[in-house]
Amino acid sequence: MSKIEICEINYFDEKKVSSVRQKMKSDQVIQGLSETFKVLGDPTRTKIIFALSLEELCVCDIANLLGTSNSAVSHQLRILRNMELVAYRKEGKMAYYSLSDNHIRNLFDEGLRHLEENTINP
Amino acid sequence: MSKIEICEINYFDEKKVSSVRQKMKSDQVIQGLSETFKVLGDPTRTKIIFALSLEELCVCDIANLLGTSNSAVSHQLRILRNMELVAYRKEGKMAYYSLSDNHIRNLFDEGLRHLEENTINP
DNA sequence: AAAACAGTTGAATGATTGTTCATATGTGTG
DNA sequence: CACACATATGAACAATCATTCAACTGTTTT
Repeated sequence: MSKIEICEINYFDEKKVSSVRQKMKSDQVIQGLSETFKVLGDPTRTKIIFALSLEELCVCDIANLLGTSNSAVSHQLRILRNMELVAYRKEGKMAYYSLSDNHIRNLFDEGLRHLEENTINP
Repeated sequence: MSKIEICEINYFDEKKVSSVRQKMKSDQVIQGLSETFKVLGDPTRTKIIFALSLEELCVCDIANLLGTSNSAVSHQLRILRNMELVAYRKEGKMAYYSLSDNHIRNLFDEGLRHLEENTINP
């Protein structure tokens, strides 16, 4: 009963854990997935994405819609652009933004459905 | 041509903007949605959610799986619990965690599909 | 009762992040 | 060309956040 021989790591269900470990996504995938969610996880960007899911809009439109500065919107759009969640086309001075694909729309709708089902009643 | 009379706000497409504004979700919904995404937008929590989508696991299992401390996992689980993304049952000393509903699984799968389609090739 | 253990939690710390301000780029207009 | 304008961007600041460490439950075992 010497203390030294007691296993120093905590016990755990080796079978279950190794089963999950086998199926675990690669760090690269996990990273990409969490970054995508993170980008959607800011109210300003959430609003931008929702707005762009309805209409193609320029920076100015979005800023007016959200009641924030052009600069703030532009910064957020850059983040969305970098993640390839939005696309844009330039027309003279203006830059018109839209969703880059429909996956985002689906992701968004699924999120809304989750929310609606869990937020029952006032 | 007096400068004073120039409109001080930037021009924008009033028709498009007001159309979107009408359809815009309430701040409450936007907030809930972005919080849900934010919670999923951390690699540790992303891994936890993915693991729990496969198996019911205790804190210890998850910590071993992720190679992090019990404390870190417990902190993250509290956040997930508060957002009602995970449920748990106590059995003696152990706390077994699982996903609280299938929406999260769907959301997650949709995110994976988005990622897989956009990450073509090395 | 005491020791071992799974889990939780509060405080502290280092890192990340969203906005603002100032400035820069590029386009159209007089 | 010079000016107004739409957008982009770098630096800075406050706020938020994930992890660590230490202390604390509550449970099981001896």
